[in-house]
Amino acid sequence: MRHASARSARASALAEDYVEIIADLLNTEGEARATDIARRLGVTHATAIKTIGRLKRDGLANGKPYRGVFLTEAGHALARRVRARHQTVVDVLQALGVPPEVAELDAEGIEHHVSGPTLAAFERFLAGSSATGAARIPAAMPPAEE
Amino acid sequence: MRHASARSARASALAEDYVEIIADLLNTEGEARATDIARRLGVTHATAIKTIGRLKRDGLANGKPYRGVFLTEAGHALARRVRARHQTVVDVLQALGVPPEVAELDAEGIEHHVSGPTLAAFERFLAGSSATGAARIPAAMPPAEE
DNA sequence: TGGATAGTGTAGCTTTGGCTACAAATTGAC
DNA sequence: GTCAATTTGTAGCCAAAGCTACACTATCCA
Ligand SMILES: [Mn+2]
Ligand SMILES: [Mn+2]
Ligand SMILES: [Mn+2]
Ligand SMILES: [Mn+2]
Repeated sequence: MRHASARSARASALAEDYVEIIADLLNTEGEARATDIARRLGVTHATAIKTIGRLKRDGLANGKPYRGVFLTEAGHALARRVRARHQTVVDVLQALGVPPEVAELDAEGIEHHVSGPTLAAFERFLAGSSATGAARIPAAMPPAEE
Repeated sequence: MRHASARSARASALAEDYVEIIADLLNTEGEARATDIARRLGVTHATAIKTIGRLKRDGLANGKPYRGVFLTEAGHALARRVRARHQTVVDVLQALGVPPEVAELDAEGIEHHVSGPTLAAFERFLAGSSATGAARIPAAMPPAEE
């Protein structure tokens, strides 16, 4: 079923974006507040809180009422994978000549449809085209600051 | 709002897939029956019929009850754009080393998040890498059999 | 000319992901 | 310590996209 996999990728896209944002807020701000998550996503806080409830239900997040959101181990693992994949997609788009701002925008949607084999191909491509100036950190490796 | 554009692309993805499939069925079978559309998508016919109703509501499709589905001018125009973009995405993925079957699967989801500038970059990239063996038909040009 | 089969449509249900409006808790400034 | 502002949570609404179950129409063949 050619479209079924795209449909299931679409279904997990929202969860992936949430854990990515939560991990980022935890790293940079020390805490992830519902309001900040909502603002980053461009939705109302009510929507964010409801979706965060689903993340908790699905074992990706936890936290007590009025005390911010945290990630479970599963949530952290997902966030790491999502973050690395996001960067790889951005890098590939830019390597193909897509302007940086556009690459960032499009990657936000494309990333959720990049399967394992495709991601591997992307990384091989980037490694191969590293004739380009700056020293390249392999996108597949866990970033040092993790 | 970085995620808002991805969200709106997601919203139109289903309509794009439907018109693409309908156009394909009209071309190859001469008619587009709800059951065939449903089978291609991997959903039940009830779901397909309901979605086709939305396409009609939105001016992309038409047709009388029990008489198959047709595309409006807007629907045909959308189908043409979607088909060309689909092929470009598949070509780029394969050029990057993604196996053909995987490229086809992933493209089905990725295509809906490829913006105009990114598509243009893809086409420039393909035109540039046409050092590769077989004569390349520019993906941006309307295909001859249209 | 019937039926059987295949296709289409409708009804009713669920989940997701949005929203507004309002209520409750926390935090920060006096 | 109190009170205003911020943040969080809840309730109730909606549309989309899926499903099953059932009813209706068309088609095809004996
Ligand atoms: Mn994303
Ligand atoms: Mn992302
Ligand atoms: Mn598609
Ligand atoms: Mn497609």
